[in-house]
Amino acid sequence: MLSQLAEVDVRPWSRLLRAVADETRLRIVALLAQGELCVCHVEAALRLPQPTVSRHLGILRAAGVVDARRDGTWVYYRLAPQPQPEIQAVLDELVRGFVGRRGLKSELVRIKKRTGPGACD
Amino acid sequence: MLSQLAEVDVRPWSRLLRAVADETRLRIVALLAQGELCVCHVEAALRLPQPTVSRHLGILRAAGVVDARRDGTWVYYRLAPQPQPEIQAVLDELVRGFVGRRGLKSELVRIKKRTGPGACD
DNA sequence: TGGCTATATGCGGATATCTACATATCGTGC
DNA sequence: GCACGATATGTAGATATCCGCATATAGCCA
Repeated sequence: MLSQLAEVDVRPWSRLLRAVADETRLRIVALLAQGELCVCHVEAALRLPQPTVSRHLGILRAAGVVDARRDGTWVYYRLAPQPQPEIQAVLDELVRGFVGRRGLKSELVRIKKRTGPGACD
Repeated sequence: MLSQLAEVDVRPWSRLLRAVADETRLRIVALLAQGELCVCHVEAALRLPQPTVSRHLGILRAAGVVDARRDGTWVYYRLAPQPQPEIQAVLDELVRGFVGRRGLKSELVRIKKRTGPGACD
């Protein structure tokens, strides 16, 4: 009989962790932990070229870490609820380390006033 | 003034996450979540060649995920306490999803009886 | 329809990662 | 010191990942 250990299915965890292991994507998660954002906001916040941001968001979405919602020309991304509670818990703890960071939220408010939908309201 | 968002230091998280994002290393973490093990036990549990196991353990150690303790010719590995509480919390949640798995602990007991130090006691 | 903005994708090169094999190191006991 | 078992490391090939640039798609508005 083969070891049951070899059968432990770590793939759902691996899928999440590989997605968020990248520094850029971690910063994106930190941003989305503050709330929903559209691509241009992430772009402005991280000061990265648009295709780079779009690609990282695509990777996060493919891994089920974020959901996307289109509103006109803009696409809003947000952290996605995880189907497995144990994985949700990992993501929650990760996010908990990011939210409440000094300046993060206020900086986002500034960016939203300057860039993308809702700017110049 | 540059965005503070670009300054958020995600590297400690990235260090942990890159280390555990690999499936083999996740299985190792799942094993060590049950308690301290020596290399040969991990090797037997995962049915992987010794250099492969050693290398993955080395990566986990370099990332600070595990600690090593030598006892004669054997080297015991265990999950390492994390200096940053937020990171410890992430690791804790990850481990919580692994411990208590049916068959995991009993399988390890069997392996320990068969292989490595303490075998044939 | 045509032009404009926001977003996504194709593609190339550079870099990192994983694995397997061989070999080196370390510790023990004779 | 020598042999042996346990563990670590050097190396090379295959594969995956990341980035920048160019370009394609999608939706809005005139």
